[in-house]
Amino acid sequence: MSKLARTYDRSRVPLYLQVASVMRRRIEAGHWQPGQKISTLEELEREFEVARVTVRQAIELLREEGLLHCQQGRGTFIADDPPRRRWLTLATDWASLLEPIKDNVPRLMKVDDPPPAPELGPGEGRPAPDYIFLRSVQFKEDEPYAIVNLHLAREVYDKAPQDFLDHPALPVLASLGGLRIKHAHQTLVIGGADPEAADLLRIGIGAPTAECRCVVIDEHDVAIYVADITYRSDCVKLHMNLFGSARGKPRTSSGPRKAAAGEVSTLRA
Amino acid sequence: MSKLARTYDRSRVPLYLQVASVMRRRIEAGHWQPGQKISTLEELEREFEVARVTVRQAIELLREEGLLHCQQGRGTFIADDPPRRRWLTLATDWASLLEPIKDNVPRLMKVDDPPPAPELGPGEGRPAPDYIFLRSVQFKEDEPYAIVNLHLAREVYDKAPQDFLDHPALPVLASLGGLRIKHAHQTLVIGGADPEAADLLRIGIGAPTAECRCVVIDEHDVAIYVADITYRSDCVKLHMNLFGSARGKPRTSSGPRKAAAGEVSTLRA
DNA sequence: CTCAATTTGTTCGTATGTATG
DNA sequence: ACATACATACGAACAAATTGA
Repeated sequence: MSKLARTYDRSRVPLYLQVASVMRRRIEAGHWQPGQKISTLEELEREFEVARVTVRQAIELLREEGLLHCQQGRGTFIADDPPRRRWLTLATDWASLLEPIKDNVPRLMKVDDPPPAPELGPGEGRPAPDYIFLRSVQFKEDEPYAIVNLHLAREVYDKAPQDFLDHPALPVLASLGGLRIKHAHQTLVIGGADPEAADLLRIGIGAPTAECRCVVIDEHDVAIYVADITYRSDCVKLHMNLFGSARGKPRTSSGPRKAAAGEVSTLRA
Repeated sequence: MSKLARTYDRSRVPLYLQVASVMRRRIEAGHWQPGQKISTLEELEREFEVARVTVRQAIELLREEGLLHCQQGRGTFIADDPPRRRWLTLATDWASLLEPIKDNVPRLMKVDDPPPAPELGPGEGRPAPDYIFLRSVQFKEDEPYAIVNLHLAREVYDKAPQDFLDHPALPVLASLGGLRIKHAHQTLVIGGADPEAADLLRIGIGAPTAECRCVVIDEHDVAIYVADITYRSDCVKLHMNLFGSARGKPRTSSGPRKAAAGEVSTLRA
């Protein structure tokens, strides 16, 4: 058994999907350039060590995604304008976290069974006396890219209730007077979509996601903002400045600077 | 067709794998506690809307992973000590980036076709006159968790060649005298393992990975350190301090504070 | 101890999907 | 396009272990 075959074997995902994901990656990484003719079926069979039909299944999948087109007698070509990844740049500092989302309009969702209070881990402060729970889906060009589950301290929400329903909470929070923020942090892990997240984000169950937890703590050590955010993995990019002045900053073309208008449906807190 | 069935359908991954990934997530998120009896097969069939055999296939998979054990007549139980994720905390600032890796011993790999120079994007500085290329795999308790592809400016490498072979490059770089670092940054995106990465990290082809690019730029605007690092997605956690003093820091139990000793094999630069 | 209820384990037949040559 | 083999998924029935009445 070849080494490649053993590597295929480590995943129980169908072979043609594995081949497709390698090819998809090559296109997205730019190893295969737009308009370029890719290897012939025969070369691909040899490279991936699979049957011709299996390569064709993979190609068919990518063709449906608009990444390839085939022409009998000529070959298989990368699309001239393969659908681009819209990288949503996640920030690692307070200022650049607020900037790209401040004009965004979340679509609030009805919540049937709102959890009464957030579960706070060590370093996440003390619980506030009362929270309201907001759930929203973030859209960019009618494509969902994140689900936000937010516990917001009631006393904070009451300062500007309508603003918190119409705008992303973090910029509203930052603009509130008479509120001292002592600390804010965010953690990120890579997870997989559960059925509900998969449904809302229009991805497959188990498809990779970026799971963020963002906590804001006030001067009294109370967690006033506790958000669990699930992003589609294919539209997030994280930029960290490690040392020195900010440069190599995210390009202005990416990130949802202008948000699509969203419908606001019923809300229960 | 039910909503759930449509969500299943969005992924062409076998159904039992999708069910398994949802169950695995519940265990890892703590929704199902160690030792606890989970729902009966019949309840699971109804919940996931799949046949009994399909639930059993998913359960069998998780049993092999050591997350579950079953007992005829009694039920199915979460393992008392389910294998834990060892979160490797990635840093978002210079100091905490160096701390956890400084004692690590990378296993250097032979490189057959070293790329002559890194491809530098905008904001990544000017290329150095010459680079050496190092590839290594990082291990923790004999489990690989990352692949490092590093372009290091030759003039920097020459200051302490042996140190760069025996230790992670970044701490060595930081300890060098007569070198002024002007800027350093890192970006992270979520990707999928190509066959080579899958082989080295012992994961499936297409399995999610964290792809980091770390660039260090000196006082002359020259990129002296350009690393592409691929982490297994299941062992990284990112902690970002957004505002205020550092707190809620990663627990000391996680992260590879003490590195496993690694063999150093042949190296070609 | 036996009985019944519960729950996992096994097997059949059938249909469809995946993969090869 | 065809023949072949194996994996996936379904529903249903039956077997075997455990529990408590």
